[in-house]
Amino acid sequence: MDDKRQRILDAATKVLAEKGFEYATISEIAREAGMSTGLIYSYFKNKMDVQLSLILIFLQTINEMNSQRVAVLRNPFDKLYTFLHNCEDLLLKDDSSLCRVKVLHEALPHIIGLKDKGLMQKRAEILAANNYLIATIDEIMLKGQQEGVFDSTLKPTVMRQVLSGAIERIVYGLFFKRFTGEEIGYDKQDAHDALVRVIETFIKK
Amino acid sequence: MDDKRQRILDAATKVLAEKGFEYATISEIAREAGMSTGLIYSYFKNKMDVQLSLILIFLQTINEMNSQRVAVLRNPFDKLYTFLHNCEDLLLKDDSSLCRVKVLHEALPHIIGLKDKGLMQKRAEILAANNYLIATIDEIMLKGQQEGVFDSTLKPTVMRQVLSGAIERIVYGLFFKRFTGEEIGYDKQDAHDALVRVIETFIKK
Amino acid sequence: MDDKRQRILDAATKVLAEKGFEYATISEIAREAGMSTGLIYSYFKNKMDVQLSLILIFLQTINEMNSQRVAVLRNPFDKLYTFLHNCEDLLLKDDSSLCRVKVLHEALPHIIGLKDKGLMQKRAEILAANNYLIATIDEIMLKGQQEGVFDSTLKPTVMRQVLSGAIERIVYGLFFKRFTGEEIGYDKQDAHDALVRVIETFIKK
Amino acid sequence: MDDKRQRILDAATKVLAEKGFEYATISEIAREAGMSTGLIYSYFKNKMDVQLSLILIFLQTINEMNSQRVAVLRNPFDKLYTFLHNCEDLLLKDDSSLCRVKVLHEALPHIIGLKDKGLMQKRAEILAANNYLIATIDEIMLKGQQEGVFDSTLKPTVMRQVLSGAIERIVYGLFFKRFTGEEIGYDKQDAHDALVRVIETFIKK
DNA sequence: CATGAATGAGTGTTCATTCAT
DNA sequence: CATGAATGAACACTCATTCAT
Repeated sequence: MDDKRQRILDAATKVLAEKGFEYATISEIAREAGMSTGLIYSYFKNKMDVQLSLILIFLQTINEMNSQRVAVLRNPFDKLYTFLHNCEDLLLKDDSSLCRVKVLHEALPHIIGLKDKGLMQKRAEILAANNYLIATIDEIMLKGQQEGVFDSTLKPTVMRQVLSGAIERIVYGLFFKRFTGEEIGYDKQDAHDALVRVIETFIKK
Repeated sequence: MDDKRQRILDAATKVLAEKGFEYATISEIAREAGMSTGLIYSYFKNKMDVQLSLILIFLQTINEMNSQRVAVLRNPFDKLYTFLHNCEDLLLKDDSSLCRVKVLHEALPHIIGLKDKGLMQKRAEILAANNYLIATIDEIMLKGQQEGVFDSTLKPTVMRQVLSGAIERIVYGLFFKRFTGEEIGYDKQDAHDALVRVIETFIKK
Repeated sequence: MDDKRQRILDAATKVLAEKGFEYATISEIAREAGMSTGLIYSYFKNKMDVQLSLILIFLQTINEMNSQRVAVLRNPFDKLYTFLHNCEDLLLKDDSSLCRVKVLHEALPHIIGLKDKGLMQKRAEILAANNYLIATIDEIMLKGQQEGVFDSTLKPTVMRQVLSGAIERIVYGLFFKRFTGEEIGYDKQDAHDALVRVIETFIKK
Repeated sequence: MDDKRQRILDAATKVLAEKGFEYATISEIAREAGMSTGLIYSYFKNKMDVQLSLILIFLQTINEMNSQRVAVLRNPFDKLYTFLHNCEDLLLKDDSSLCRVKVLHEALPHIIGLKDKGLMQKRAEILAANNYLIATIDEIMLKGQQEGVFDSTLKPTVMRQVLSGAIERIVYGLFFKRFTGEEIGYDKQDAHDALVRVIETFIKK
């Protein structure tokens, strides 16, 4: 059943986010998913495969949303604003989404250096999806500059880093608040306002 | 010799940044430092202690620079600008500094949940140093708002997240470029320009 | 299966007696028990836990036998004689029993100074069982003195040391003979006769 | 200097008795002896050699005392009584003596199985000394029986085990009291009385 | 399909022993 | 002679992975 596969991914998302890849054990993921450790190996090649699958689905979802909602737009500012909207939709939707951001951030550097022969295909898909996501933003920025809507004094790549770094850090703060209960001094609305402000930075005055 | 301790920290910085805590082995750190595994245990309690020491020194260095150069200034904008300058000084100085940012980012979440009795003292110092760093930025932001220099429509905490997230992501890109050789589309100068622009966003118009 | 647990305990008894705690390795115990090292950790917390469990069962068995056979008797001499009989039953029954005496003797001093948090419960049970065993003999001696059956010129505690020291040394000799094949000059019957004689020493003339 | 050698042996006696061979480290012995770890290796081949030397001297001292005081006597009862007196002299003299009994007891079984080529000579000397000590008692017993002074219904070897087991256990109790401070219910005088009583057991009535 | 008992490779850590100073 | 910094072999323990049931 594909339901089992999803249960594993959901359980893994939670456990990996809370413990990190190193300290997350297969048996804990299995317990969280309500099944035996052995069954996980019917659906995934190994522990890393679980993590990769998780991330790939996540990136594919983002890219799909962007294809449907962003790619159809013409105005660069609308595109960027809709892109941000998509991110908020996905990242702040629920606890599981918050977790995915944390897992993604921890995992990406390791994925690049991945050696496991059997996972090279999935690795390639993830890097492709990640590059696609990056390219999506970079293109918005570049188009905006070419059309004179965005400021041309900054490079699109660096603008993308500023935006994605800000998003990630802000979302991580919300994750932290959610799972430790500690106060961080801002909520989702504050987060939204700040990210809109970041976008406005790029607009040509 | 304190030279040995430093050699271990340097080697660990490199190996931890490349492999991550899990996949970095003590014997590899020892090899990189040009000594036997046993000797590392003459200078540090255990593997985690090496990482903690590394991070603590890093945070203390930042805080010290800020104390000397930022705390003495009056103008909030000068303070923020100098803070950014300090970060660039420290983070972009050399390869080792780039690595430290990566190590710090990976480690911080785990440090909070650290249980090892013998490391609680160091854990406390790190969290204190991290809070001090956060407080430093937050205070600059708050003062700036109170003095009418910075825009008051955003919360200081969220402004800090935007700035630190942008810095980290941009620095990580440079780390990535340095160690994989892949092109990322921007250099240190571009990074500086972008961060200045982010700061300008906070200024009241 | 509880059979596995028992197999580990049996293997450990043999290996610990032959090599001593320090030189007995988990992998050798595992090999002797016909299983992998990892499986031992499914049944016991760690190496020390194996030793403690072994000893605890041993002491509990002795105490149980004494509760059933000794505690029900009235005559102090009968009690003491039955106590000796129980010891012989247990200690000379088989090779494994001979080994347990050796393990117990080596381990007891270290158990007192044990620090491991996870084993404090078992440590307490062992010390309690050991104290119970000691108290059993001391009480027999004291009652015997109070009833005028035993000589009152010796302290019960010191009588107990004489008896238990003699038993242990005699049993150790049999252990030695069994495992080295060297002649020691006496057999189980001689041992019995000598211990009966020791007991008779305590009788009031 | 031979003074250094003695200081090492004294320090080792204390540390080995307190911690046991496994948990006693060379560096702790060195610290206790007030010298560097390296120096110990100028006087002894290795850690085991320290222990063996300690024990050998101890056994030689006992044997020497017995040669001087016991061998010259004619009456078996006098011999046995003097033997006991020698033991008390040696074993209860000071803290260090109490420690030696504990070290000896822990070490003897391991010495038999010793493999270290470089220590075979010393191992042989210890076993010889130990056999000599055993033979001393056995001879007293045998002579006593032959002369009709001691009871002939018990074997000399088993009588020796009773006596030595009783001595050892009683001395260990005193060691325990001395180093843990816990009450054991008897003192040196009680110990003496009990051992005399054990000897009387062997007398023909 | 599902289980979880069993495996064993891999790593952190200790400490006896050596040797440059 | 004396030091103690440095070495590295050895072992407890964990946990991803397998497979008999």
